[in-house]
Amino acid sequence: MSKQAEFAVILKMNAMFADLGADELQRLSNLCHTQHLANGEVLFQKGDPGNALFGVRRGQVRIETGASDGSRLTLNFMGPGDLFGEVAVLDGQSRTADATAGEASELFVLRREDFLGFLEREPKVAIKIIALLCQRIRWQSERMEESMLQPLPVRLARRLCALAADFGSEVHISQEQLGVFVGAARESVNRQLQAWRKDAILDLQRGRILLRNMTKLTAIARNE
Amino acid sequence: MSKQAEFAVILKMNAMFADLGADELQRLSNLCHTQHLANGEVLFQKGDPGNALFGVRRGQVRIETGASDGSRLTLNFMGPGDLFGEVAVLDGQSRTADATAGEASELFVLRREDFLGFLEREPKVAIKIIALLCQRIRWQSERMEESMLQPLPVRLARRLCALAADFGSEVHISQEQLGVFVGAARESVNRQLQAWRKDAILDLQRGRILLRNMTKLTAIARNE
DNA sequence: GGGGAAGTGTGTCATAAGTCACATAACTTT
DNA sequence: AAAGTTATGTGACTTATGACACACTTCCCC
Repeated sequence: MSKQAEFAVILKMNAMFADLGADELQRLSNLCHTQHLANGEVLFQKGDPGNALFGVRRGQVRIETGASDGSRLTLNFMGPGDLFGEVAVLDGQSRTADATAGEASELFVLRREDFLGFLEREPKVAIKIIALLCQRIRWQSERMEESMLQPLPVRLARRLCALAADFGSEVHISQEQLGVFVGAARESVNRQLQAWRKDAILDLQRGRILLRNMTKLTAIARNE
Repeated sequence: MSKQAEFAVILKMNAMFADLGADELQRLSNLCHTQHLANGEVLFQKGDPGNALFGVRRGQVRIETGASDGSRLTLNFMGPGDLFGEVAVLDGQSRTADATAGEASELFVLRREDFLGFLEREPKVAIKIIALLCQRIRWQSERMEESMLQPLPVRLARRLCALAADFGSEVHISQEQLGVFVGAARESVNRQLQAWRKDAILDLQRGRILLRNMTKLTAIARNE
């Protein structure tokens, strides 16, 4: 499979491009480049202009943010098939977090200028993108309000389920980082996890959470 | 001033169209219609397809939602110069609330089909709209997270400031509705308002709040 | 003008979650 | 292996806010 075809598949899996026709997708994929990163190499930093969209071909990219106290918090891991920077490539605003290669990686790169040129040539695609952005706005305002009003166990269960979808039942994350994710104190996170351990929903190890009973966890995430 | 020119002014005041050039704005305004509503007439209801954007020329439109218990909660008042339905016109999704004329009104109407046809003919405008939607997405995710994590006084002060911007220092709203706005219990809202009354920041009447000291209120809204 | 209905003011109580403080336990570095 | 560092576990306390209960007022309608 050609590099372009491979990129098209990744785009198609992302909600933002899922609606595009095969022909549109192919013409868009033809604009892509690839870029190699050594382990630990910095892809972009907070504040850099958002001049491209990236897809992971192989390897791993960590999205992290440097807290004011100098410590680093990992916000996300992007693995093969994951796409990031969709919004940045559209509006060119500066990055809000850092991205570093967690291992030697190869990325697909779609540059902002190329993408905008494409949209200008294909206004029908631009309109589809507009519709998708609108959906995202609606979805965000519904979810956010709902989400933040939920009690901590629900928010925590949701986050764990999301992480499980990416990494399987062994989630590699510290309780401190988990706390940042769900907007809660580390101690509160710990207490809730302990309670779930007693209920055999999960097991805890240093820096690791082993999800034992996803059924119960998703039930909690749905708020009963 | 022609109807179209008047509509162009309203569009220009809205963030979503502020970036458009005078020529683009004029061509867009030429697509508008007008519609008259009698007092109490229903413009659209929750679930209707979002097939147009509206601007208030004169009169008043109430955006309200029927709660499950049958009571009606007013979410917003739109007065002359206000624009609503910007997102609906772009993605055609169904309305999430009802709109009713609070008095005899005249509205500018920009139909979805006309607007989409315009965007297709003018891809540069479509790209500007895309950038604006992206900004909105970023703004939303920043604000939402921040906002919900703020303590009630801050959320309340922010909402009051926003209402003041629309209606001046005499805000006509019940404490119950205010509670819905900021996601808090009526009693909590009342207690906070009482405290502010003691500090001479505002005065309370049945169904009314008189803002006496916007300086202090905005200071609270900024979270000191 | 009498009788609701809606809006408001307040007290009491329960609870979720943050904060602080410290004990352990597990990895790293030298 | 010793020492330091990071992650985790847990208790005590505080605080904000929701929930309930009820009194009081104002408005509206018959």
